[in-house]
Amino acid sequence: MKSTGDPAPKLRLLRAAAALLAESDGASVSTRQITEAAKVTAPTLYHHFGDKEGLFDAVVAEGFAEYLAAERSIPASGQPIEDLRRHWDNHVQFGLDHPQLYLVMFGNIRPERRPSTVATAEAFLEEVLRRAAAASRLVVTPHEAARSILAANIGVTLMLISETAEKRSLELSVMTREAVLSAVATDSEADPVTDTEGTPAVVVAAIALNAALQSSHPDQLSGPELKLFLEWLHRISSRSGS
Amino acid sequence: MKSTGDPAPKLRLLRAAAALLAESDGASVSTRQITEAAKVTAPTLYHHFGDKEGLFDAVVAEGFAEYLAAERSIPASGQPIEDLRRHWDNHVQFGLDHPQLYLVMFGNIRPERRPSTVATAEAFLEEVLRRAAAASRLVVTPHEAARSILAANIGVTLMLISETAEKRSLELSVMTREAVLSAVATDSEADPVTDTEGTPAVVVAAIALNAALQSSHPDQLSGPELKLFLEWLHRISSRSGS
DNA sequence: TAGCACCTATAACGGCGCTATATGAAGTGG
DNA sequence: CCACTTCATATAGCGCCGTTATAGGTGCTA
Repeated sequence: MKSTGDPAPKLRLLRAAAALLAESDGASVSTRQITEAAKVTAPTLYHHFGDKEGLFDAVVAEGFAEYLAAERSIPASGQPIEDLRRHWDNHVQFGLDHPQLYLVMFGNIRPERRPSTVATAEAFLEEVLRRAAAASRLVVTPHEAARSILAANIGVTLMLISETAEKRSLELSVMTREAVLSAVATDSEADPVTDTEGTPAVVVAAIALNAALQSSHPDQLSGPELKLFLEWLHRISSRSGS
Repeated sequence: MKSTGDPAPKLRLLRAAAALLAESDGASVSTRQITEAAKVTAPTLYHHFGDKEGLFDAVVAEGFAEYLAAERSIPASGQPIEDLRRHWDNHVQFGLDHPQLYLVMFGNIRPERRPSTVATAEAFLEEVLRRAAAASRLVVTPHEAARSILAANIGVTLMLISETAEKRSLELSVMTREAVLSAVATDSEADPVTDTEGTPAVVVAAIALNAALQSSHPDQLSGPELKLFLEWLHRISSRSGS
């Protein structure tokens, strides 16, 4: 066996491909760029990966492993719905951290290349949802819930990726997340305010109020008052500190 | 002027490109295939479209025009929410009818190529939502609602496209549609809090935020700030009856 | 008829994914 | 120490791709 671990060129190819993919803003990366960056000649690439697609499959597999590791690192707190929120946010964050990789993983979807990524993510999410179902929090089957949540999660992430970093606002994510979750599960008991430090209910309410104020300006507040009020509202809704 | 309408080669190129794109299951289409199918030589393509990308842009523009025409053909019934459902379903249907075109239009998203498609679709949807807002059915701004709905709509459509036709089930679409819609709008007048005139959404949101703030104080606002904020919040929610 | 846009074709360039073939390095049995 | 096998890397090149410099044809205007 090859117990003497020194697969330098293969690893260099993987790293080079991943780096070039991450840098190239959507443009395609050529095998010549990759082999040159890895200081290797063409046949080496094909010896190890068979194909350009094989190489990128390996890159995607690595990224997907990282994604799954992050997902698995989210512990099962006692509150399944809160767990779902964290998984959603983690998904979005991964997409924003590795946009190019994410596009290959979730945006490119060719009919049957899919299983390795979307299907696995779906299965994992379904597992989390089974815990929610066990806590009698689900209104639909875990399978259906997983598909709906994942679809919306991907849609939101793709939209956020396609926006420039400055215009990007996570309100879209929070809002859509709560929409899908509340349709799929009953959120805890009647008391909407959470007991954890995350306090998403406050954020959601603030966002809703802010949105409502956009379309109808109340006459109870003067102009300057309203301006300051909106600023504070935005401060509240833009992510609770630590 | 070119009043003698006979732009045969340009049209043939467009048609050939569209046909080949629709047939090719995700695989890339070469200019040589296209020019051969259009019975034209290479320079003709570049004379008319400048670029391979320019040609596909034209194809996408045609498909997008068809999409928008279908969207516009949906009349404004008296019920804005029902209209939104129809627009959602039309979006999904277009994606399933022209999967390859749809992937280019909504799945490929390179940072700045986007405007011509997603942004326009978003603007159109926002317009429909403005009608809902005028009927006091919206809980958030039309802009935010449009983004959320469109993101979920795209996510669902991409997921459906990536599935084989037999496993495909529209339950996913209906379920997610209702989830997003019910989070963004109040369906009909079932909600007793909403009276059709005035600005109830603001009041409702203000009350909700106030309730949430009672149990968890955010650290983004200082003590005095929070005090004033709450006072204003109270002023907004206690608006005297019309 | 000459000139002038416009449109199309011939032929080729450089870059791409990929590979037939050869060379080196490392371990094994005689 | 030497064949011999096995794996890993390199040389050189094939055919396809997107693209273009150049030239030829076509029909209108003067």
